[in-house]
Amino acid sequence: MAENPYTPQQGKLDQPLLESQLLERWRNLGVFEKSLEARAGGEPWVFYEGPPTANGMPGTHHVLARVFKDVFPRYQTMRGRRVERKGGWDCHGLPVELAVEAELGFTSKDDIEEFGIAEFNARCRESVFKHVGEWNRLTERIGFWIDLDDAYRTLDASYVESLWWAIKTISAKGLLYEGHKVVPYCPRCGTTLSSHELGQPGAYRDVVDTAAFVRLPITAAHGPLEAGDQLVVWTTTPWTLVSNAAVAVDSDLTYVRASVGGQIVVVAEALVEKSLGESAEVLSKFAGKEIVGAAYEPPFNFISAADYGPAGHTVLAADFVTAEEGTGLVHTAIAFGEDDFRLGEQAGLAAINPVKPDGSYDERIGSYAGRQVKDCDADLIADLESRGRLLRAEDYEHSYPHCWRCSTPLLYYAKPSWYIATSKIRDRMLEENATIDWHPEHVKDGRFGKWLENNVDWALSRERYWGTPLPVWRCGRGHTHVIGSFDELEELSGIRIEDPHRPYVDEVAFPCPQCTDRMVRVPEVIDVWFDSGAMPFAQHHAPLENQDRFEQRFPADFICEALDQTRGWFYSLLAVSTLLFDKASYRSVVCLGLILDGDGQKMSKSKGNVVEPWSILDSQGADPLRWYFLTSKQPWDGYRFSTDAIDESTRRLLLPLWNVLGFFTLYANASGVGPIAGDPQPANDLDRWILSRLAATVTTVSERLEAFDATAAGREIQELVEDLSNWYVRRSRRRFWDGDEAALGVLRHVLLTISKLLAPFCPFMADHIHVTLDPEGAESVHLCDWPQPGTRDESLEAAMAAAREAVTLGLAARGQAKIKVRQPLRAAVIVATEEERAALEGLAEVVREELNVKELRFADAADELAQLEVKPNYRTMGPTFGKDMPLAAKAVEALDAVHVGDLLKSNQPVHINVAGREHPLGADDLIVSMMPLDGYQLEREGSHAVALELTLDEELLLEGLAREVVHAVQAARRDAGLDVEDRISLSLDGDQRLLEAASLHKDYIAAEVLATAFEVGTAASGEEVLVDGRKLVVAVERN
RNA sequence: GGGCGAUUAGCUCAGCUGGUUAGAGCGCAUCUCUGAUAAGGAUGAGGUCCCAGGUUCGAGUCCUGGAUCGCCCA
Repeated sequence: MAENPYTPQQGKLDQPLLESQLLERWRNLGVFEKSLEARAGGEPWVFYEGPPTANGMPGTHHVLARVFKDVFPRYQTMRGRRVERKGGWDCHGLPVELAVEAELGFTSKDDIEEFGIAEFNARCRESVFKHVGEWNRLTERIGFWIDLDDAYRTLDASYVESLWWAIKTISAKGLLYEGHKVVPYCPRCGTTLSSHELGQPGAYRDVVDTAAFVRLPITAAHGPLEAGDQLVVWTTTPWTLVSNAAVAVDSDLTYVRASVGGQIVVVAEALVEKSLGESAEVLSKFAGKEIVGAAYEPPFNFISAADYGPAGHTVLAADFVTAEEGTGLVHTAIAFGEDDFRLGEQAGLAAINPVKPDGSYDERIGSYAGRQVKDCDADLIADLESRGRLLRAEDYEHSYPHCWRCSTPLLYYAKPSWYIATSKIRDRMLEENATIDWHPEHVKDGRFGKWLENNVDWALSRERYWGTPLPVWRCGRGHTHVIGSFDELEELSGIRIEDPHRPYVDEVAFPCPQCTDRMVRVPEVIDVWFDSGAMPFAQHHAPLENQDRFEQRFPADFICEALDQTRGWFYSLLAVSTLLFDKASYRSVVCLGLILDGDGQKMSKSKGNVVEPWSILDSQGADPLRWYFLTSKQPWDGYRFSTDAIDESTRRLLLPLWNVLGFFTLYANASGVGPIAGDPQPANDLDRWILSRLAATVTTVSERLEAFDATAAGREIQELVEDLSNWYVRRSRRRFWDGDEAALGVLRHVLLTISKLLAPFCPFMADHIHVTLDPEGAESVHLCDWPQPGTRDESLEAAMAAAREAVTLGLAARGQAKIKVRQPLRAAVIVATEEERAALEGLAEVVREELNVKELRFADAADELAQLEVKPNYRTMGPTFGKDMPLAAKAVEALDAVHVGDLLKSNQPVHINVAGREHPLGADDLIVSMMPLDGYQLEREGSHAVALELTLDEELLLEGLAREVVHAVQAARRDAGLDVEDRISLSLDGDQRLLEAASLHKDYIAAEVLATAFEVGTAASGEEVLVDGRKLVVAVERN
């Protein structure tokens, strides 16, 4: 007998401790590296890491993303694929600048310029990796296997050079241009605000502005309009009226000419009362499209119609006009609104902006020149009124964006900016999107698809400091040259650039290739989303080097990020690769939802409900957290996060596994049965059943993981563990006590296979099981191959399901009768059809033992316990009978069940008459079942029932008492601190009836409690206990 | 204002292409087993499947409208 073939399980499960031991083991053995080396020759399966910014602390939502980024690569690795996992860091951008500004107490760009760009950017460079140590520590702790030593960094010169190549390539395709864009702008700080900054708390505030209804007389009859009719427009920003360029209407909306106070005005029909009051008299109605093209007099004459172009001061059709507010006619000032600007571009209107960067009017606005625009609202309105051009002015409360730093109301303002003409590749992006496998599916055509359909050109440039410099040089005559590499820059300038960031790159100048004027770089940096979108090639410094390495790893098989990346990384990846390679850069994407607290509230620092990952990892462990994220729900639906929910991972999955493993090692060691080579050798139906369940689970888990469905895959594993723990082990205990090699072999095989299935989900527990059970095998479960499904026996699975249901019903019946399971009963009577009966008979032993009955009997049609019943199968009969289905159902129920049973048994069709026609029905169309008769004490569920024979005779009673004695002796053994395999000498004394039972079942008791010597009626000393109300003295002595 | 999603037991979630007694876990109550023992098991209570229409022989499931919540956009 070998001494402890397996390391004994130690006490209670301490998940964090277990994990720390395995982390050390993986580190020492280099398991991650080995898992990659072992697949070096495998077919690549490509994962792209969406780079996080390491200038903030990692939170629970980062753990979520990293868990999902881990599970599928681990699975594919076990499938034999080569899954490299290169880490990455997003280093540039406004969040980094803002953090540094806050640190330095800066409030504007002037502060930065004064401080010096070189020093400022040096601070940014430091700041961006402020918490990288923390990120690395957390990443390792949660078991996310990724190569952080060789991570790409978007600030590296090589990375930036690849970006320059990309921009030059895009430019060469004619897709890079300089244009105008309307942006929220703070006139005090002289700075454009990003959408990120508009999202800052306090940015939107409720303010009261003046809303003006302005009259714009038509200059010449047009369609239903006559000269002198007045268009009425409505605006909450009177200061923009000076640059009114056009009036927008909705083509299909109904407008009216209405008479008010003797004048004829035009508004949308739906808004007549709201804008004109009840006295207005409608003269005629027409669609918006009928007045498109009509010319009108502008509210002010500072800028002429001709300056705007042919469509200046005319009515235009637009898609953004609504009949919710105002008049349904929208004042359009090209430079001061997103919609306005887009309309201007479509209609070919010049983007005239008479407002200077400091927020004052320029010289074109006559007497108002030099004044802050917002301050002119009242005067402008008075001016309109004096000329009879104001219909009405009123206070209007709305939320309006302000600068989050200085509280100045922002202006929407057209500024020059560099663009990529993504709208020209919109259709290609849509086509490529169609090839992407989205999880969840609805994002493809929903959020993401809609976003693509409404694609506008990518505003690439930022007037900032810490970012990839836009590689555009320009000379005094306006020629531009895009630089695509450091070599090219050196060739032209003679300077080899070391750090391509500002301000150094700004100092590099060269003669214009066209006119020899001095060329200097434009001041802008590029949007950080372009940085990360270019990671497929830039991470390898392709194509400037490693082009083959890039090509072998493009596109990605899998990416995964939170849903807020739809317009972020998911888009920039697709846009960049479509621009450059005319191809999507990822095949599958898994989206993750938001993490809310247990009450469904968003986690925020101010609410104090943020759950910090370390507290969970330290107290509960990484596996429970991973399992919670992976299996509790579909990840994109978001989480209601609570520590209780994580405990459930432990209670339902990890603890049962730990217990079963402990159970196995205990008895395998006790009997000295070590690992047995080869396939498991099932010795009975329970063995065959659990192996069949295992096979089914392997198949399903593989399928679901292939489909990126960790949730369903995990739940499948969960069910198998429950079956194993609550049924297989429970029903096989005696064999383990006896050291049954077949049982030990099967259990070991099942546990080892589960450890492989579980490895991608809970890498710690999985490896613990593996290392414990296969000490001579692979160093880690993570170096193992994914299991192949064994053969299934579905009829056995069905039979076992029936047996378990019979047990459930039998136990319920015992509960009703209030008779303990320890008390044997004569018989259980099971109501079942012939088929079920055949299945159950093979498993009678299992059911008998579990119910503790001497005999299993079956009721059949002849039995008084039940009768046959025949019901229609709606699923098969429904399509055939359609409307007549209720009649058909009645006809079926009227059939004689016994007769139907006989016919079907001999494969003959059953006929029913419906609506005067005969219809043959086959076995599939009819459900024949046993229905228990009323009036019996039994438990039933659906068509199944189990009745217990409750009469207790002397024999049964004594046997019951014998089992009580066993129970008492076992308790005494435990109290004496004996090991499970210790042999004892046992003496009993006390109540005569108990002793009678003990004597009668002496051999049984001795075997149960491992007594080698057993005396009845002679216990001198010993523990006195009460058994079933009777006194028993138990003396136990270890041999 | 627009788009997308969600709404099933007290809580967290399943429910496949429509098929006739809607499931699981937790919690609660009652009971129970024990050679996995600070674990395990059973039973029970608990549901107008958000509401209203519609399609259908039949709707938690499909369609329309509405409500509430969330995310994104304006």
